Amino acid sequence: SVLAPKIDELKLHNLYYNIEVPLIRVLATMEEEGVKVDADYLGKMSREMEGQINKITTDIYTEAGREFNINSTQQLSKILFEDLKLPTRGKTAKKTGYSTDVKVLEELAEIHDLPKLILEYRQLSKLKSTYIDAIPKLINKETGRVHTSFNQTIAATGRLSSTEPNLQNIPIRTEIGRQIRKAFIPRDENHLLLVADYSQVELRILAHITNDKTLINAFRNNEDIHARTAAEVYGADINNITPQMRRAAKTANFAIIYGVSAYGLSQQTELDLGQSKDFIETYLARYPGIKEYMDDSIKFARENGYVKTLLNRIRYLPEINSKNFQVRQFAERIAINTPIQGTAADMIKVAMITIHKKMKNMKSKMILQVHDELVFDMHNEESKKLQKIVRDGMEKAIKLKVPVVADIGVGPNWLEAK
DNA sequence: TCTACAGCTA
DNA sequence: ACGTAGCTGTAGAT
Ligand SMILES: Nc1ccn([C@H]2C[C@H](O)[C@@H](COP(=O)(O)OP(=O)(O)OP(=O)(O)O)O2)c(=O)n1
Ligand SMILES: [Mg+2]
Ligand SMILES: [Mn+2]
Repeated sequence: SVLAPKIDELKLHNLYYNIEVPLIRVLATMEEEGVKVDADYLGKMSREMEGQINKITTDIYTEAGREFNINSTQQLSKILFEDLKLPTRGKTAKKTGYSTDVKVLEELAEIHDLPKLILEYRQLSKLKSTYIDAIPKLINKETGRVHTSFNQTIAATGRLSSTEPNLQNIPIRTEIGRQIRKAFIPRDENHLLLVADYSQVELRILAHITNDKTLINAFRNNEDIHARTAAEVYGADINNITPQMRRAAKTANFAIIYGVSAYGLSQQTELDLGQSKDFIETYLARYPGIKEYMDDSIKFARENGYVKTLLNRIRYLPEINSKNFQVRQFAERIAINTPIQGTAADMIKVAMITIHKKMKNMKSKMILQVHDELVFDMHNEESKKLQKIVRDGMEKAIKLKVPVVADIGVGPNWLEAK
């Protein structure tokens, strides 16, 4: 074929023929299988939220002094910054105007009642329009199930993506979000959902690739780095970390290892600029292998024009030598991130192929992938057997210098299984 | 139909 | 100038 010489030259044979090609059929099966969604439950939620949104809308008009399209950032900007003369914060990305995003509104909420109402409105309308109302429309008439597309050739790192609907960004963070997740359910009363999610996956891969001794030891001692960072940021005991704290710390951990600036960290945490600078410095000093890896990966990209994952997935980075500072720095962060995120993608793809093969004669079905998570429609009588297949498949997909761990849960819906 | 903004997820 | 990887809904311009 026309691909053969290239595959040969770039040593892509294993990745292509043993992973990407076999994965095609796994994904096709998952898409065809689909997932059951409780449309009646979402319909009820929709009607409740409609009422709440209408109520907030009235309050917003009162506070604003007039009616306007709340969904319009332009119109909202005029109300806030011209009519009410509230102080502006940042400009928007393409600097067409003043930002009205959640960070800005949260600050303004301290000096006026309107921003708080806008925030409530935004939360409800986002969840209603994107999930509660949109997903039931995509229930297939013949199967009664929702069939996403898993796209294999979109994400530059080797991750999958999911469209129509995107089932890789179903809410989980807020209470209403969690109620939405409950709408994803097993096929019938003989089934439950089984969810398996890699523990701290990209940090473990980072430990392997960087060879950082402190990080490797931490994982060999079964430590939770996300919880540790939470304890440090919040000055709390590591045994008293709430899910919200761990979630914020997770964001901070990945931000740091993927090259966040002190300014950036100060924007996304409670830390001020000085504290953020200290925190990053302390972090990289504790794990010296990480800083070395960052420099090495950038150097490799400069010299070779590409970076690669553990299974030799290649991403070209022509902009790594750009004379434009901003363009070059962006490429440098990609050089740091892609080998890690891409290796995690390699790992779960191997797991999916292995697991799918072993499930050939079972009633349970693999139905969703969410980057480092697999969801199964599990027949009740296969619980023990499936659990073993999934755990082994995920934890043994690629052997690392540190333990690879999958957290597994079972439940009557996606929320309670996770 | 396209871009900008905003916000959801890993 | 400012962690990376995605997708989608709405406004507003074309
Ligand atoms: N803000 C985020 C969240 C996640 N990820 C990447 C790195 C994670 O390792 C991976 C999987 O996301 P999870 O939410 O499953 O996070 P972890 O696997 O790291 O932690 P946990 O042990 O909670 O599953 O996605 C990221 O780059 N940035
Ligand atoms: Mg996950
Ligand atoms: Mn995980």
